[in-house]
Amino acid sequence: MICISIPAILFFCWFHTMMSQSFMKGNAVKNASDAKKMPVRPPTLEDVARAAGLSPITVSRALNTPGIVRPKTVAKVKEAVQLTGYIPNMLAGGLASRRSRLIAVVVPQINNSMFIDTIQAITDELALRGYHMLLCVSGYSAETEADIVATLLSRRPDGIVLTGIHHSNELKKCILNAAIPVVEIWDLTPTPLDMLIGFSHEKIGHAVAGYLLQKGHRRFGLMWTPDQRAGLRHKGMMEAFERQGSVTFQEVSIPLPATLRRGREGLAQLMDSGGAFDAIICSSDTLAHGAIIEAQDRGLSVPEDVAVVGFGDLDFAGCTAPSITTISIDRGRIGREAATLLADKIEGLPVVNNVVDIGFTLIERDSA
Amino acid sequence: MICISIPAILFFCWFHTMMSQSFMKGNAVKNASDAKKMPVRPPTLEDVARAAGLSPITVSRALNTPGIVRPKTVAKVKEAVQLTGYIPNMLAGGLASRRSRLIAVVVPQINNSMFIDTIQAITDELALRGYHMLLCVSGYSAETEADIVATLLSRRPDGIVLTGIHHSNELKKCILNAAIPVVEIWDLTPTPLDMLIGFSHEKIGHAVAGYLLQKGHRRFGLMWTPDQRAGLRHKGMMEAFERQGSVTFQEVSIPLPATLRRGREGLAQLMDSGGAFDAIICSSDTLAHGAIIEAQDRGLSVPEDVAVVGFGDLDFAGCTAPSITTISIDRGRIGREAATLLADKIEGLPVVNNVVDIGFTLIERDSA
DNA sequence: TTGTATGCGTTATCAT
DNA sequence: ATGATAACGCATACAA
Repeated sequence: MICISIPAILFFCWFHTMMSQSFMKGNAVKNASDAKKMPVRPPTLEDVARAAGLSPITVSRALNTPGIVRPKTVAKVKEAVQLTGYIPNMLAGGLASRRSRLIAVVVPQINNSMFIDTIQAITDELALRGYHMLLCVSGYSAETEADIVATLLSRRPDGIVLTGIHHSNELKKCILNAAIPVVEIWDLTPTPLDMLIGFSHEKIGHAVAGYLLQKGHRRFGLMWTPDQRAGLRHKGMMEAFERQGSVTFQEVSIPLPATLRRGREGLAQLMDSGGAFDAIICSSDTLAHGAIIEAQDRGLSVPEDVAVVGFGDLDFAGCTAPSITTISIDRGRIGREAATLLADKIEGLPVVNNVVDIGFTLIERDSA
Repeated sequence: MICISIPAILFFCWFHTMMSQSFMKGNAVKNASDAKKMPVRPPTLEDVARAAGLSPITVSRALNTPGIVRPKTVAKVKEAVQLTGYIPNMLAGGLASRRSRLIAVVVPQINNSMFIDTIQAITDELALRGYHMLLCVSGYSAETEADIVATLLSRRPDGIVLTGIHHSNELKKCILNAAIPVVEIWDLTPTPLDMLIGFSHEKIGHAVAGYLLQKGHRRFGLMWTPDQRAGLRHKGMMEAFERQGSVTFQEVSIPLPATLRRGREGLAQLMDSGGAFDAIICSSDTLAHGAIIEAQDRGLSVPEDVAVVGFGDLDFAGCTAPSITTISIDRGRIGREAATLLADKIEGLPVVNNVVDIGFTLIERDSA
């Protein structure tokens, strides 16, 4: 109740106040026409202090650490805040306290629906903790990522979330020098920059290959995007294939972003090459869905004529016909834990596990 | 070349510098073990100035407005920046200049893929202009939107992007008092808060209804989400229906977020109610896709037995079987223009059209 | 073209 | 529990 109502209180009265009287030093309304325009300077802590008959620092404390201020004083401050319509200036606050309450988040893409849930979870969790998110999209190039992080650091974020574990040396240097907590997400390594919350793409490749091999499939078609992490899943698969032996496979490379259309085209390409396939393995559910549609359009039935496996367990995966066998990752959890890890570390709370493997689940559905 | 290389130059050398020598006032490396730790204070403009033998303000100018500084001086500054590993502090800069170069963006959802392209376009365009994006998700409640904007304003953004045109009075007051440019997006009104870039949902409703009526359809099933803008499209349709007369329709309300599963369930609900339908109209492509899948699963063929129309022209709409007849909106353009409008206004450039109707296109495909 | 003085709005530190 | 003073790092305004 209090938390929710503070903003309301904060902003409710300034407009009226401005129209009728002024608490502002050097900011008096000069005449009617000036009064009609917007005030030159929004109210500051000092204005609130004057209205409350207190010192600015007491007002600051009443707002930030009400516990160490006499309740009566806090009440007076709240009243003055209402009266003046005070809005804190976090630029000034951040400068003085060296705490921006800003978290920078860098993801390779946002329009491929893979990272969205994670981003959403990050903002949600951060909002709860009183932080805001600065979101940047880096593409899949380590260079642009470094450039982006460089400009991002000028905001003096209290922490940063990076997607993946492969960064340019330049970027690593920046981060190290900035001396802020980092969470790498969506991948696993024994040597994170700082903290990490992710899962093993190689193991996923293994698991998918193992599942299909155990079902008796031997002739595979691969539809694969060229990003780092898809490459790791690929590697895991290849290892499983080699261990098995007598496996044939053929691949098509799908440019990013992976769309349904490209899934259809990918399968068309595989089929038109004349190969015969027991199963099609796709580096994302979107591609898998496209493959299924294209297969059906060609009169093939899935999984009888050809099995299809995806990755991601996107929201549609369980509802297509046939539903898609895929790998599920708790994408929301990645975001929540990343945000929690950062906020905890920033606030000096103990961080027990700085590397978290959230694992994955193979969801067996109808398509394979 | 220069733009791209500046961050690289900025950050390249600080680490080495810190290990070997110090330009920092009161920040000298005391001993080997201290040197191993991170420096207490990152280099400031003053440190760069000292390294370059110039005054801080000259360094500031060389960095921000190199045009008004002698090229030789600029070179000296760049060198000093490299040497010190200087990273500007935009909290301080924003405080002093009253320009944060921050744009706040508030959207109702990010995981429904409708707003993602717009958000992506906003960040891209803003990055080009030297701004960063502060992204917040408000849900579909005007109250939480107001609360979010309130906390957002404490960052002193130079501008703000709001989704939709229906905001609480409290929020309007906040924005008015903050006296910053606002762009409302994804809707149309003759009375925007400030600037606006969107399209008419009512006209879309009209267009969809007209299209189906002209095809001879009279018995409609509606699958609709309860958000404001969907409501406007609904209203437009109803008007067209009434004008036509002799139209029957039945609706199911779909809770947000609209998923494929809910599309399937929605159609199931309509069908199980015993009604007969010429066409199913959905408030999003995702629902339409779900409806198509469910219809096919029930042995109905689309569009022969029942036509289906969606909204949004999401990337999959053209690739499903059958492909989805829908309304296309240039979502990326909304973002680009919103960002451009804001940046222009912030920078004092002339803004000719503060209300832009980007229109829409009915994409006739196979499903209807 | 470069420099000096000052202020931006807040919090840390030390005092009372 | 409250206050005084001094940063925080930069840019504006004006001077040279």
